[in-house]
Amino acid sequence: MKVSALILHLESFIPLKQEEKDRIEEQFVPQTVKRKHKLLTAGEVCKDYFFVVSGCFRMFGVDDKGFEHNIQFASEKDWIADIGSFYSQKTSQLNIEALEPSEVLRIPQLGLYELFNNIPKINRIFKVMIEYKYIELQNRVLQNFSSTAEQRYLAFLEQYPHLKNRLPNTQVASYLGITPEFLSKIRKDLRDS
Amino acid sequence: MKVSALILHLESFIPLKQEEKDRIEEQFVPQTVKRKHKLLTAGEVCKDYFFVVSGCFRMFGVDDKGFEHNIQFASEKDWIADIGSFYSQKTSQLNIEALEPSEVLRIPQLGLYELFNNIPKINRIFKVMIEYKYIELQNRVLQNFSSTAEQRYLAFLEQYPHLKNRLPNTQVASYLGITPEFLSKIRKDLRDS
DNA sequence: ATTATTTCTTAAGGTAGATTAAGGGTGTTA
DNA sequence: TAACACCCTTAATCTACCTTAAGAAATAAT
Repeated sequence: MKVSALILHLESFIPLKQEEKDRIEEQFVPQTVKRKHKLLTAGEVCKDYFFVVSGCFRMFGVDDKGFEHNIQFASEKDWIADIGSFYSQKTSQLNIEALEPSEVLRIPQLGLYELFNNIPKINRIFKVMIEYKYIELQNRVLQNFSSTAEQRYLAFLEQYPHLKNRLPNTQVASYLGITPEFLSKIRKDLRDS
Repeated sequence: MKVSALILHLESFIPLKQEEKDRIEEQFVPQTVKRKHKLLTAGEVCKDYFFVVSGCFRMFGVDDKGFEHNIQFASEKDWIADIGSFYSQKTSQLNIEALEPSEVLRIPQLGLYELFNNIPKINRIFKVMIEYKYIELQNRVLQNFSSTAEQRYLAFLEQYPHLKNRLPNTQVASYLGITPEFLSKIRKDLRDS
């Protein structure tokens, strides 16, 4: 059952009472998505928060020249949404797209507020979750400033071993902020040395 | 009184009872800091979370060549800490330094946990606060990928009007991820055009 | 199985931004 | 009033990474 992965994940932060678990389960809707399907398209409002049960997603923006820039990946046991758009209900500039056939649990804004209002623990769990994500992002900013593309590539391989064999290099290049051609050169240089 | 700025800030998220306010006030310690004084030095553990009452701080890392990279500024009504180090109590790689004579309210780890455990609302307030910071950081990552240094400089001036006349350009350059010399060229080009 | 689509690679030429070096401005402390 | 520390600017040279192009390899769709 898909929902059990979610409950397990939440209880890794704080244990929950059966009554709370039931209440949480009620708010989530399981959904199967095909490769390349978008959970969010730029220009729309992000109406749902997603928990990834299986598969893999990327979140990306498109610049004025039409180039795509990956700002994060999300796979098993991770959460994904444009939280800026989700909480403000303003249109999003971002896209969320499946890189593999995937399964998610979706919770709409009202459902999540229901939980925030009625299960105080949920606020704390989400606080801690977003803190982790904030730290991850902060490390990324620092790394982008203080290392070369090659160093960042090596760091990516170390930090996301569960992704390195699942993603095409073109997606990795976009995440690193370089072109696929330059990533190809980096890989060649690493092979040669 | 310094603490009133904090209470006002917290109540902009959720109203608090007098009893809760008293309990919060108890945990914070006011502190005056001189220009260039460090609230956190790389290699130490981040033992406190800081609310900035007045003045201005920068948080920065130092790379292997000795160059400093600003990852955020914090001024009035903002919070600052290396939250990774603060929550894990592991040594920090970051520094927090006053750019002006400043006043802060400091809360130690145990004091903050006291509040998280006894005032459920505080979890929600901190959740929302960090969500805002996450969105800001995410926008920064996207912007760094999809625009030139000149565009980023213009965006910085727009986004942080309260900082642009308070910071030396050398600090702004470090935040933008460029050298002071190149920022100088950008400013000249903008002047000429 | 075959085609269609996406992905990977190599290489030549180009550009944003770094580096180095040097001179001038401004404010702070003695 | 000097001396010091810090900051800003200009300009020449250099480099990490981009652009364009084009063929080969791998994957997905029919």
